[in-house]
Amino acid sequence: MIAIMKKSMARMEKSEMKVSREQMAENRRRILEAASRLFREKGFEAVGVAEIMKALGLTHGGFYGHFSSKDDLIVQALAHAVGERNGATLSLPAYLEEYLSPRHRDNRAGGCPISGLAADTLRQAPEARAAVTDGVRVQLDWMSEKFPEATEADRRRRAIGSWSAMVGATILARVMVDPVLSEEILTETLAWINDGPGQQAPALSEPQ
Amino acid sequence: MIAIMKKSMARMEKSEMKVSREQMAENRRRILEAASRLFREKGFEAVGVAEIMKALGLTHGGFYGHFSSKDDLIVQALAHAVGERNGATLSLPAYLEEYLSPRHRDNRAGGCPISGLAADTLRQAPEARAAVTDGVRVQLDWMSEKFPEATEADRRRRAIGSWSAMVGATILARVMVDPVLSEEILTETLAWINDGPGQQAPALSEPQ
DNA sequence: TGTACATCAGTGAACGCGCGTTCACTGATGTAC
DNA sequence: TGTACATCAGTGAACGCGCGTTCACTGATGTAC
Repeated sequence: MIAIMKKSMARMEKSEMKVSREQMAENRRRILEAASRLFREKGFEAVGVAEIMKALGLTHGGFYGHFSSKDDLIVQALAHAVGERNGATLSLPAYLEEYLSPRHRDNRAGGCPISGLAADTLRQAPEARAAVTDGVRVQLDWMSEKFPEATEADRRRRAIGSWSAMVGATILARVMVDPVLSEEILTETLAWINDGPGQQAPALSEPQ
Repeated sequence: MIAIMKKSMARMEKSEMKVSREQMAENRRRILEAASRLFREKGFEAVGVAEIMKALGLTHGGFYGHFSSKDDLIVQALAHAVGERNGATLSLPAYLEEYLSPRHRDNRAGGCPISGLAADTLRQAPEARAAVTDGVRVQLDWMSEKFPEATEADRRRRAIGSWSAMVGATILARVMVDPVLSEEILTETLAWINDGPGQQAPALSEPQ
């Protein structure tokens, strides 16, 4: 017990040349965590390996003991972030409201990795895109279960439409320089998802 | 007339040290055009000044006669691309169908600059974000006019919800490694925008 | 209209910087006795 | 349990490369006479 406590204190010390194996495993987890947050905040390109390691109080050289390259880290960090599914414990209405809130819009580092990193992932390796694909699949399955429509097809359609709107609204609300327009996008998208285009809404005539 | 033709032929020749003023103005336009396409295709960071100039058959040094920096170009190219509004001549249903088609998904270089560059613009200068903000404003005003709802508020709500969904669906469909899921996102988002959550759909209970 | 000259758009070598990656080294860990 | 030694996680200097930017130079443009 005392031995374990000593080990976990080790990384607090100034000169840290070697750490225990469990400490190394935790360091790997902390790299993933820091990378995941920094990537969401600044994008893959704008975050350097040295910056990530510095966030843990380590130096860049040790990075390659954990990952074979920065691209490797990107894939692992994406899978890690996407796998967390942090909002899945909320009810669907509460989740929608939280997702389309100014709080989530302003919390890029801690927010949904899909809306935060999907566009960046476009230009990454297929493994990275696969991690996002899996995340989207899980998300759509979860939302499809929760919507109240009678048929599976209707629930899934609403889940896909709503999820697309949530991702799009979050990205747009984050880019807008006009805070009024930014909030309007969040509020009206939420209302649209909840109520639909309106009961009295005439359906659009089909194209052609 | 002949003189003008000679001038416009000048850039075909091997050694091109100086060109006419009108040729220079056209070169500037061509830089904006090439940059706009390349940025949409690869993102701001992945496209170099030299690559853009090479696309016109010019060398990188001349770039700074047209723009003060790459960041300056990014702002100008965004404003240029966003200002084009290429689909505004279509009817709304035709526009929605085109936007949410595999063709548009696969045509990043020539596609909508907002879905293609909004996420990238997040980390750019406020002037760049302002260009996207203007584009979104114009887009929402246009769509709000075209939807058939009775009240302005209902039309605008549907425009914002639909536009968010279009942007999100395009980004998601482009990232997916699974082509079936990718097309499903496009198709179901289009159906949801056109028909709404379904006439028989129960509204979600309000959060809390 | 023709000629001489100043202007200046574009060229391409060079610079500086940041970043991903490598590697010889360090010293705590953890094992063999 | 205590000691000697091999292992190996992390250090930090160094390397290479790409990219944004600069600048002395070139030679066609376009103007003055």
